[in-house]
Amino acid sequence: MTISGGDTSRLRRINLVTTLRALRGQGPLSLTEVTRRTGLSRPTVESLTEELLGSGWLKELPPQPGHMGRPARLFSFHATGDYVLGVDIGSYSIRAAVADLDGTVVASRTERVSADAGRSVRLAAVRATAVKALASAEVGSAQLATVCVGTTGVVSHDGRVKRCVGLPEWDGLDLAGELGADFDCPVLVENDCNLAALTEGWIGEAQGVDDVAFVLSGVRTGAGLLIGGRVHRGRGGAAGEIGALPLLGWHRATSHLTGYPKMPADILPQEAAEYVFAQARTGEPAARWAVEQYAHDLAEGIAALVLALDPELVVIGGGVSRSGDVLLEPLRRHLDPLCLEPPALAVSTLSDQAVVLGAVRLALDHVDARLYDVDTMLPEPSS
Amino acid sequence: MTISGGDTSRLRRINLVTTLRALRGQGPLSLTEVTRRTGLSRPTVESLTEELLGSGWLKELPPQPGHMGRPARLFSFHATGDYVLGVDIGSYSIRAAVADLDGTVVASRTERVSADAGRSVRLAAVRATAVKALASAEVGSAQLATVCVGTTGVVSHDGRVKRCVGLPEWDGLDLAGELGADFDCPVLVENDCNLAALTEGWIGEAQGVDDVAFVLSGVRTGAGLLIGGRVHRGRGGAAGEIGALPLLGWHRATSHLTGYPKMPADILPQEAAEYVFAQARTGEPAARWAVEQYAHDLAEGIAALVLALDPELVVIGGGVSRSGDVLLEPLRRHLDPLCLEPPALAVSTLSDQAVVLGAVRLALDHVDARLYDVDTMLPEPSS
DNA sequence: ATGAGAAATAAAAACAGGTTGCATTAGTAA
DNA sequence: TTACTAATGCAACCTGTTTTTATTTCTCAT
Repeated sequence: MTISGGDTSRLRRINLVTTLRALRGQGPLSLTEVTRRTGLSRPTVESLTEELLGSGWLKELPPQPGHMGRPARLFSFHATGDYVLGVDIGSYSIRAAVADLDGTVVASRTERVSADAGRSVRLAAVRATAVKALASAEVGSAQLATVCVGTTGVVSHDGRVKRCVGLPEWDGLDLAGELGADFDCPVLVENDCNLAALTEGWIGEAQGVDDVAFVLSGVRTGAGLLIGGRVHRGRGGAAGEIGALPLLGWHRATSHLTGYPKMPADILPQEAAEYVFAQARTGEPAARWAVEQYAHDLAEGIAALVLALDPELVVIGGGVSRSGDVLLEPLRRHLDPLCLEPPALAVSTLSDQAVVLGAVRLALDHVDARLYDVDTMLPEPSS
Repeated sequence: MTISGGDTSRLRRINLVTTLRALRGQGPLSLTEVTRRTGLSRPTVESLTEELLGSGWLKELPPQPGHMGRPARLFSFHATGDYVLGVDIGSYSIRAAVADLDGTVVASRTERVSADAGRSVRLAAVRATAVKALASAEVGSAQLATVCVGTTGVVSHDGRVKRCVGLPEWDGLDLAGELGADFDCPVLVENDCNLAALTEGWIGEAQGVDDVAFVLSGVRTGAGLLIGGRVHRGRGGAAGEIGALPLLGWHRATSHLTGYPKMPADILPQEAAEYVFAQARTGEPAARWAVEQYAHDLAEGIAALVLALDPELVVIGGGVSRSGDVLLEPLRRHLDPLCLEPPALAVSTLSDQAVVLGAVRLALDHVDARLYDVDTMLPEPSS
């Protein structure tokens, strides 16, 4: 915590931020309620609210009668002014979601894309999906506060994709630079696993948990880490890339599923894993064996993460999370003997929305950092 | 950063902390200098200093003539009032160091202990070493602000040793409870690798680096992690215990050195590694081969840590750090191919003081947290 | 020695922001 | 209509910081 001294105007800014924070993400609050939550006196809160109202950070709602006594004025965070855009660039689809500053998703859009699509085709699809989502939300580009894009691969600090095997022609792409020209606001780029981990901490299985390892297993296997409730990126954004160690089994894990000997010819590649789990659920021996092998390989990498970090919780997400009932038992059985003290294990319930919601969350965090920083908070919002 | 609103008294406390922090760890400063560093006005700094002086947080030094103009009053942090004690419980020795709140070590003591010593013998040695160090520093137990003890093994949050193979009868010991009765102040217990990592970040190779993996290799091989400049303990204090994964080579790493076929009979176990490195330095083939094998096994575990966390820097410490000239090249050669992007690699120069100094640092951090917390800082020091 | 200049100290007045306390207002319930 | 409840608005007061001005104490040059 950086503390720098200051005069009473600094105190005023602290109290402005305190008030704004009390009203953030909550329903409408009366002055009395804000007084109670902030610990400030009533005249002060009144004055602060007046200022925030005048500068557009708050809006006033009509008083609600029905209670005893004089009806209270109601205030709420002015969430309609600014929006964020989150994008998930996947192998088979592009997802985009527009959310207001309260974190409420006001529009989302998913467009299919070929797994073979090259750089320019995929980038065009990203732009098209974003445009459609923004149009659907009736949000103009001037209203966008921040954009965050999630992609497979190692993402460097400056928004370049440094190492990506999943998407064709994607390696080395300056994604922040490519998309930065399309928007008048900051464009963040982040690894998809990290974003999914962030979502789990926000609205998923890892709420309130400090240290979390999120394992995304689907088309490829990867991991994202939450340390102290925040995404841990590492020096070059490569944290969680434990799959790159050939001694452990992540590089071959999915091949046990895709190589299932009795796979029907009409099963699409992205549906292969789910098919094998479905077969295993019926008790089919070869499928059960495939799941067993898969769990074994997955467990090795997870164990390495658990021993390195000792997280409170491991969350399994991605495509396989729909088959948690079949996967969890063998995974637990293979994982526990490798750990000193087995961590809690959970399966994500966010299905395929985890990454795009994480992008929204990271964009919101970026806005919040500006909003809640006592020293940089502007007297007026960007409008 | 938790922000809660407040009145002008809160502002006062913020400025008190700001002033104290400006004087902390620095040489004596004049009021004008403090004014410059804090951004506060002179009368304010004067008033704050007066209060801190009266409550014992600061002391005034005689003015230094020789400069133009009226000599300035000089103030410095009052480091003589409170002290911390750091202890390192090793296999062959117990180290204790007494430091003032500036972090200056005023006395230290090392006592030998048998590697076979059981629980009660070792605990008695710990107590005796601490008493001697305190006596040598002429510090009474009432002057101790915090004690921190470092030990091998997994240390739980409440100061119990949960998993320890290095020290006899040590597993399951409630170390915080045992030693808590001997002191009138908080007694912290921490894993030795974590403490050594902390020291590297403080005064060693990792100064100013956010994310560091510290690998301690000596009698046993272990790791401590610094994330965001702070020790990462994990849920149960087991972070960094990557050696527990049998797939990686840490469990057998040192055996390549201790099992050196040409080992003379008169070499003590704790000197075996150094002897092999010395032989390798002369070019003796069997020793070079042993070092090669050792580097190979060490690299596997380091690679797992690097891939999991992507640290900026890996520091090698413990007994082998004295032989960095021989170890570094083969280690680099085995490690680099396993990493996506090889991290910086450094050898500790702190020799056998790393753990005890880390204990001092953690104790100081514990004091600082209390000292610098605007909301809990007392008007008077503990005296 | 002695005066000029430099730099720190000291005291007073002005300003900003928050709190307490009291009167006022707008509803609900009998 | 009256009593009660709870929010509102205003004024006096308190705390803390800054600005301004005067004073002290030292060094350097004459």
